[in-house]
Amino acid sequence: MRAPVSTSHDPAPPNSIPELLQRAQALAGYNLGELAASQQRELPDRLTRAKGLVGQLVERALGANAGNRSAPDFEQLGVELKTLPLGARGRPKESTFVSTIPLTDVHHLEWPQSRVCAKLRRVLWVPIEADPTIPLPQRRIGQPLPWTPSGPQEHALRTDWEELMGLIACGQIERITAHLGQHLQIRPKAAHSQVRRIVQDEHGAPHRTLPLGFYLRPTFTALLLDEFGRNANHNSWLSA
DNA sequence: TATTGATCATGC
DNA sequence: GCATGATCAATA
Repeated sequence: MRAPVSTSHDPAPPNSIPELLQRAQALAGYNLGELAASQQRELPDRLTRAKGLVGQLVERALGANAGNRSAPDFEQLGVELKTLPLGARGRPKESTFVSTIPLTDVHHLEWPQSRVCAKLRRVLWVPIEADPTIPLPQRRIGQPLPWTPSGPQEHALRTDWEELMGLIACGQIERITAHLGQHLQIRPKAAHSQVRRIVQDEHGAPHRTLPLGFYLRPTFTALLLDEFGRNANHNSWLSA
């Protein structure tokens, strides 16, 4: 008989990065059935109508408290939590949502002040088995990956961001597709395709457009997994 | 079958 | 409606 995930249903936010890492590491090896049971939650048969459930279970288990406010999941620590679904071959199965596209002040907005840069400054990736042949309750949680972009990684992300934001600043938002961007891409982020938001076009005139968001391609997060696997100390936040 | 475009739940 | 959390599913 295995020990339960935790008897603390709603832990307070961690007070330090080591404490957050310790909690996340303690979760590794448990499956989603055990995680849900520790929070008195039922798992649905599939995620079709509960797409964010896994992320929310992990948030709650670790003491994330940002809710749906526009703040890092662990506000005091400046850490963003992201679950990373892994397919049968252990590679990321889906892209990762990063942020919405800013609607105002698109001109003279620079990378260091951007939402994407802020969100990705410190990320705790929590891999989760997502092979569809594994029943949801049996899918296991993996070892967490604390990540901060390396110099080359940040440069590559910045290049994509500048290209994409350049198009938006020039009023080309309707021409953007998910094909653009090597690592960062822009895709719809809305309840449905009929949603429209008012934005300012390049002349400052109001314009209705489908809400879009920045996403990291699975090929990018796969590189993070590779790099982490090669890194002996396994901690990009605490290493000197 | 990988990828893009569309969609689903929840809270305020 | 808009922010959070993401995965679904049609199509290239």
